[in-house]
Amino acid sequence: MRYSQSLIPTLKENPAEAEVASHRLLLRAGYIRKLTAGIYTYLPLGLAAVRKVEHIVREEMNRAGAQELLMPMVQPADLWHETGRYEKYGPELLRFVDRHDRESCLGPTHEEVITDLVRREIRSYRDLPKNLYQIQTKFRDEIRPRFGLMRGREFIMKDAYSFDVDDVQAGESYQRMYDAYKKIFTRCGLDFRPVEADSGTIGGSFSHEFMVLADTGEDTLVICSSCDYAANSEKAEVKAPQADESPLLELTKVETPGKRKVPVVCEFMEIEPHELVKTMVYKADEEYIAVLVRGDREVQEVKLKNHLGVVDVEMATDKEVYDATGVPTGYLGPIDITIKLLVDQEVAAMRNFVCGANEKNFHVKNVNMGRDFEPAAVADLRQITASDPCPVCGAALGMKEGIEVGHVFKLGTGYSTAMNAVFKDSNGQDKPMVMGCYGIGVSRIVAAAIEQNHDENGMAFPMPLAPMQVILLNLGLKDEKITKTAESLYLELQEKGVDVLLDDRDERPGSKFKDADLLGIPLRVTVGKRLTKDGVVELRQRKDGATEELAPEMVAARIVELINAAMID
RNA sequence: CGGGAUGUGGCUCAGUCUGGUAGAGCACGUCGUUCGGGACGACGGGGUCGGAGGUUCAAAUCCUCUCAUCCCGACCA
Repeated sequence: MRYSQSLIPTLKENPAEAEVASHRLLLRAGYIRKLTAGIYTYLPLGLAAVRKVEHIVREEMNRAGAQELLMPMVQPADLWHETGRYEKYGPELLRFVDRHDRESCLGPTHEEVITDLVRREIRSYRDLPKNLYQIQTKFRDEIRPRFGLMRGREFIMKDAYSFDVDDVQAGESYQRMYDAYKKIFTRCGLDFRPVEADSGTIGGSFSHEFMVLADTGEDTLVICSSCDYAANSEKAEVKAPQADESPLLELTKVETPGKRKVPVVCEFMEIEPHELVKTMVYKADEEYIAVLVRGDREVQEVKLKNHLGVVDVEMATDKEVYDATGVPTGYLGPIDITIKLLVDQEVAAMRNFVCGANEKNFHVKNVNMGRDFEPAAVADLRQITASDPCPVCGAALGMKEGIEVGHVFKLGTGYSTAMNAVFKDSNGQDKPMVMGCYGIGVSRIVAAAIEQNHDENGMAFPMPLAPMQVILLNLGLKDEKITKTAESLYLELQEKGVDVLLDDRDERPGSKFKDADLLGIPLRVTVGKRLTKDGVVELRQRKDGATEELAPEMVAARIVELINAAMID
């Protein structure tokens, strides 16, 4: 590719709209341009980087026995009604009607379409298993798109779906995808972790996320310092504590005028937040639920949602709390509460704690579960903290930020049952197919790779994802020898299958160096004065600045050597 | 959706508080010098000040509405 003929509109200054590194640099380096919120055009280099990711994903998916196909982006609402997701999916699903008044939507994911296809085409256990995937543009009308390619509304995703005869076979499919994903992210040159995850709206019973470690990540991971336990913090189980065996003390009501917040109540009553229990009210679909957690803990809404098996939970407003319980916020407690009560397992192990009295301006102390109130259920409902022990081995946990680039789910038979995707088993019986689904955020990987690989001068792509492997600078356009050498090197590298960008622009050397750094191309070859003076060209690595001077005829072989060493198989 | 902020040549911003008829740097065009880490000089082109309405002799500036974008929280590849 010739720079002079390409469209690589680099920016000298940081665009005002971008905060995080990948977003800022993708714009500055002329990889992407925004069309509207969360929707981007991929310019030649941006697209080239996406293609590199796609290439690796394709190879490993094919190697794992999956077949590529391509499904439509526009989908009929009818299909979504079959699984009930037309109602459940919420406003993220962009819906519209066509000229015939047919309800349609833009595909945010393709379980319905693939299941429809498979139920029509697959009859027998002899046709299974199948694993089908596509790489395609998805549309999700995100509430808040942000950070450029990290969370767009329109994005490129690889989604795969497996169909098996039973749980055992489905487990094998899942494991094959899990292994393929590890391979894919390793080959991309990313520092990542597979973690246990919540299965979210897609549904299903078991799942792992693949997280690229980066400070700008939107997820928090807990990682055990000793064993190999790692989980998304919203999913991470909290180990149940030892039950307190202290003798039960007498229940006592205390007047606490105007004391509503945990720290205020604690100060007033001269106790620590861990001796207090707070009562949080949530709106779970249409029902109000009270949840008890220790004063210094947070309710983990995902856990609550899963425990209740509801679509949505959100914290009730002060007014809703009052309307539902007749008690103003700040004085709520479990005793004689009028709505459904759930108790975090940690609270269940406490004795003689303080909580609201369900009466304005009063709290009670020495409250004990079993004696003073009975909950509907006890469960693990709180957010894990860094000071919690590993739920598996008990060792200390560490917390890290991560970007989710892949997600694998065991779906079970939910979709196949809802959509009647059945096959005949060896006894001639109809059975629902056992499904799995597996996503990779292709465009997000590009952003994640930049988050992990950049410095103050620009990006520094890992070789496998770099849109171009070499940038070749001609610093003497008017010098015959320099230009001839640069041009013949350009041809030679192309013949050897190297992706090379020839900077043949009529620009000053300084601009070319600055742009080369910004673009993040791993290898840079400079043909300039050193050639006329000493007969050498310079080869420099973007990441560490390692520089070598070589005779022009040695360069191509050296580059091939460096590329081969940097590619991961 | 709640909270915060911003919209002024292609880009980054000043000007807004205190109304007086739009400015800098970069980019762009021409010419000259320069040419291995974002050169310099001269000349030049380019802006309905996000949009609509209002107040005023006069609005980028004040008021109302509206649109868009970005950042912080609940969703997800």
